[in-house]
Amino acid sequence: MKTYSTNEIYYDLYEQLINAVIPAGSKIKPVELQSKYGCSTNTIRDTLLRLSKIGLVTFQMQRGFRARETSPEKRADIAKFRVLLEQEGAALSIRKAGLDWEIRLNTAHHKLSHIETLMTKQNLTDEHLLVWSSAEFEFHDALISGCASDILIETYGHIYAQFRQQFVAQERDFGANYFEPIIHEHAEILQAALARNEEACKQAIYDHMKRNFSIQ
Amino acid sequence: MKTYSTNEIYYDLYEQLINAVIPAGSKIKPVELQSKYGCSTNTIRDTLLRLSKIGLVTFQMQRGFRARETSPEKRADIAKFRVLLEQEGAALSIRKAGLDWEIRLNTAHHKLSHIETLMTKQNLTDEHLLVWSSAEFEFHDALISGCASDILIETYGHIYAQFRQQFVAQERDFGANYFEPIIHEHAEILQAALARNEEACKQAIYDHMKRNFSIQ
DNA sequence: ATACATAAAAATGTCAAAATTTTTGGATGT
DNA sequence: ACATCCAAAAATTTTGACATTTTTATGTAT
Repeated sequence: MKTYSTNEIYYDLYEQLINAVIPAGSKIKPVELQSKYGCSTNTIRDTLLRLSKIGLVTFQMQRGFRARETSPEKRADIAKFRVLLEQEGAALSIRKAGLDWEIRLNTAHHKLSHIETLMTKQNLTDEHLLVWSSAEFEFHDALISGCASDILIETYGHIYAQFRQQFVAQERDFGANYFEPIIHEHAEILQAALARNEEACKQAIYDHMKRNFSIQ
Repeated sequence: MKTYSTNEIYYDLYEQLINAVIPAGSKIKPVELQSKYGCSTNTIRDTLLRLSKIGLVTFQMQRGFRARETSPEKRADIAKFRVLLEQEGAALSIRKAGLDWEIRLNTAHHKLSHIETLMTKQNLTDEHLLVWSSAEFEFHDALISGCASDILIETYGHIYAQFRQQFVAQERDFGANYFEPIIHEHAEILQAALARNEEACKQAIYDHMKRNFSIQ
């Protein structure tokens, strides 16, 4: 039987939350995870408190832990907030960042674009989605990485994780044609950023996210 | 000797961090707090993990806890980020919120304004500053409270706490004349908000915070 | 039937000790 | 003097037992 280090427990739970293996809103009981990870309940508790920092888990005194709730309103809320942060981060990067930023962004986009092209041609496994999800984050993270605001970057990371958690369960039907428009949107963002066109870039970010605003 | 409940430990540490009784950047060792609070190191650890959620405490595996670091750059960063969130929250409130929001905001301002007027006339104790600090938060929180974005409100709360933590040590010299301009700035924000003037309100928020942008 | 009280069960929180890891301070050699 | 290694001390993490609180199930009265 596999044994887990504390960090492995953290990232295993992280992935389960991001991918709705642990569904949004569901209760998380340390006792039930204890046997899987082969450690004491207290270590699980510790790990869950750390996950609550990034907002994937909510915690209430005497009431324990839950995967963060979701609802149409919450999804729209998190998507709009993500746009706010990403637009600001991108605009600052365009204004301030240097060549190294352009290279980082281009590299991240190249990687993402490669994966996305694959995904229009193949049947999708969970493995594919994990790789895509992480590449997508790296692209958006690279986009804002030149903003020179640690707190914005840190916060964006939390919000992106929550965004994935909230939406992944909704989007289980990734057809091959799901990625067609997204490939285009990412390219638009990249192009506007490299052209140092703030307004176009903000618009491209908005366009990329707007499908997630509607409450239904 | 006073005994502390876990929640009291949390809020006691919270206040100490906010008021730089525990200075920014300093190490926090559970063993040293144990005797003061009359509990096990584990309970302290638990509490510190909870405080790390709002960013007042940083945590590193095997390296324990620290009060979040400060530096001129970090202060400017947090101040600018606070402006971004508060401008957005205020603008959304102006656009969407109803009469109840106006009343909440007005009430909060009245309370704050009363305290601030007092503070121009009296010698300041730590007690005064605590009351003021909490009233100031309530005002800014009320300002964005109509924005209909839970995640923005939640994040703003964390950022406001970090802002206090970062700046309070810098501003130990509250002369009576320290509050004169601030009273005016708060009034400007209130007025623009109630007039439902988005641009004026954003400007007033910027003006209120701009003294904190310079790095020195 | 509904509401309320109560007891049993489950879940959560706290503790002190043991195990692990990091830090400190001194001895050694270059 | 400077760096490296080692052992002792200190700090952090994990554990399993115990205490407390919440939830669930059951019985009673209105």
